[in-house]
Amino acid sequence: MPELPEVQTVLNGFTTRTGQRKIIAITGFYPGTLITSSGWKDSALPAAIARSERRGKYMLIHLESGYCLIIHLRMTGKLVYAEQTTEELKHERARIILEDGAIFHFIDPRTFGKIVRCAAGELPNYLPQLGLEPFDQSLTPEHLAPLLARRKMPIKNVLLDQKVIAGLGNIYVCEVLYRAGIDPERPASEISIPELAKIIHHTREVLAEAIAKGGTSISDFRRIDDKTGEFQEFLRVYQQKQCPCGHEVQREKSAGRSTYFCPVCQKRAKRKH
DNA sequence: CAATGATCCTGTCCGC
DNA sequence: TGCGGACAGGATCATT
Repeated sequence: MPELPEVQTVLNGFTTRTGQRKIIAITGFYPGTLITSSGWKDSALPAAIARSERRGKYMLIHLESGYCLIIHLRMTGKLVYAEQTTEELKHERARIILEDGAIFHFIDPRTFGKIVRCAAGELPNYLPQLGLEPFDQSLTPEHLAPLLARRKMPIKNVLLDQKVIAGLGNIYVCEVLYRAGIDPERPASEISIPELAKIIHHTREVLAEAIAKGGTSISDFRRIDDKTGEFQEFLRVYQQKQCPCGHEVQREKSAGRSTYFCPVCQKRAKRKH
């Protein structure tokens, strides 16, 4: 399940591997995976990468020709690099081909991932509204407070909303709330300013650690060299039996997703029902 | 505007 | 051994 650290890891691998080589073609194998905007022209390729960036869980590849690729791995997407062109791989939904025949396979069993190719000016049409980046210095408790003021949903669910903070997914939200010592079921509007400060602090801390470890390989996340990340060894509650303090980790469902938390460290209040 | 539920998909795992 | 069903879940869309 690629979240911000996994996307950053893949993007780093993609740009490093590509280097100065031009992209000469992009091929789609599965209807719906490769999306071509009306502004995309054949003259967009070949082109080298001018700049690449990550926005939330989206990879943005700016081409020197003035066009742009948006890559979203969703849940099971992978980019796998190969020196030579080969026949279509299992679950290969698209591929990006470089000028000397090297390719990136876009492997995505569940087919939710997308590659959009568009003119640079069309980017806003294909990128959804996203909240601030976790490492953006403008992200402060005072910034978040009004966004949560009328949200009665559990803080955990609101943090998964990409319009609030961009890039968090189920794994890291669980880890952040554990480190912050906050019960994931607490209504978002009731989280205090000091608690928001803790959330922001631990969000940056967890994400930075995970990026340094090459991401988390739960199920099928792989780096571009098809190696696993290592942050799964450092998870404190997600899919864990016990938290680092030795308390039993509980699992519950919230809005269809598994939440892992420690009822002791995250001070679960007794509630009816 | 907020919240909810359905939807998109297939590999994996569990119980019988 | 095989089968049905639950589960995994990011983002979007329709509905209340």
